[in-house]
Amino acid sequence: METVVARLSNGGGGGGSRWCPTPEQVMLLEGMYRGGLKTPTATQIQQITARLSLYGRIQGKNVFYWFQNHKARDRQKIRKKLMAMYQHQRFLPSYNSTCYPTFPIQVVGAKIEENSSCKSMVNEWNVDQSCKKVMCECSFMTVMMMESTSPYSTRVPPKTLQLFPTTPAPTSTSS
Amino acid sequence: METVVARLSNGGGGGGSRWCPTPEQVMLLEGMYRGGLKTPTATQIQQITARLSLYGRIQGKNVFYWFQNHKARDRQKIRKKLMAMYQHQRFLPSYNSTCYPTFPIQVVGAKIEENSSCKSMVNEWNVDQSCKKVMCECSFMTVMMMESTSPYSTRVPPKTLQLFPTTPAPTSTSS
DNA sequence: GCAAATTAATGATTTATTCAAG
DNA sequence: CTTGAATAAATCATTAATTTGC
Repeated sequence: METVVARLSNGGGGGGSRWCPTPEQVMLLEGMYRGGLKTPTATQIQQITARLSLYGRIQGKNVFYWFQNHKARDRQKIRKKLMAMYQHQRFLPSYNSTCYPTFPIQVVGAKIEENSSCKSMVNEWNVDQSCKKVMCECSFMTVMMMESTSPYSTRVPPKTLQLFPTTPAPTSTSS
Repeated sequence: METVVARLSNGGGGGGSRWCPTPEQVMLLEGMYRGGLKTPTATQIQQITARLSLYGRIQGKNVFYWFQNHKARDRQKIRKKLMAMYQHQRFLPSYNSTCYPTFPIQVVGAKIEENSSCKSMVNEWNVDQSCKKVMCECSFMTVMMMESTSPYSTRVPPKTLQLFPTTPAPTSTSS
């Protein structure tokens, strides 16, 4: 496949929009992380950058960000598992609360139950048959939530662009 | 080439597993894309869906995915072409396990002062699309100051560069 | 011509990275 | 430093093209 080839897009110097680590870079970074290095100092970042630049274009900020996020997401995974256990405990007979603690939506990977709060949002998209298992996934959920609520967005430019610049009007248009 | 029957598989409500756009829908979507609409908002997706539903069964998520994929594959084509021109050097050396430590080394002492004059150093980064204004954070400065030279492998000294020397980091000399 | 087999396109998901606010 | 939101990259999965042998 083109997997390996695509990863070399940044290394080719074409001016890719963001750093795309090569497998070797990822291996080395993960090795260091597992070795105990969680928050490298500036000196360490410089040395790591110099070493990894042999395998592709890389900058110090990439190394810095990588460790920041890797550490953050490591904690996130633990949190998710704890949350999943807590969700599971809700259905135990000894725990009879019906209110959700702090999590407004379903966990990643959780199936949509018939009584789930996701159901209403899923219906906004007229999802009937293709709702297989993970409709409440993060990326998709963002769109669904924007759909059902007021679509204020911090990133989307507020320019009023025309939806249909060209209207071919195929055949049967009674509008 | 008679595929009319096949295209009607989802429009007729047969319950196809995935959306199969009609030629009219594709025409309209491509027209919008060429017109400059690359990342529609939720509201736009809703309107587009309503408009395109005249030509066949369609859902908001289909429109959302279409733009995501179309944009991504546009970039992919460009990347491949640029890469084809540039892919000539630098094969990846084999992985060597001596590159990273096997026990945690947390070098302390590479602290940095909250000096000012951030703006001049911001330019030392290849600030293109990211790192807009929060660059003047203390932690960032440590990385920024070390990124002054070219990050590409042409400058990297080929000598044996140990990532984590046993000697303490000499960055504390600034005090 | 035609279907099984294979390949190419592309819709749909998942994962990784960036951005920004707290 | 933490976290949520948004996006892009990578991947999976299914459909359409096409090849191939009959």
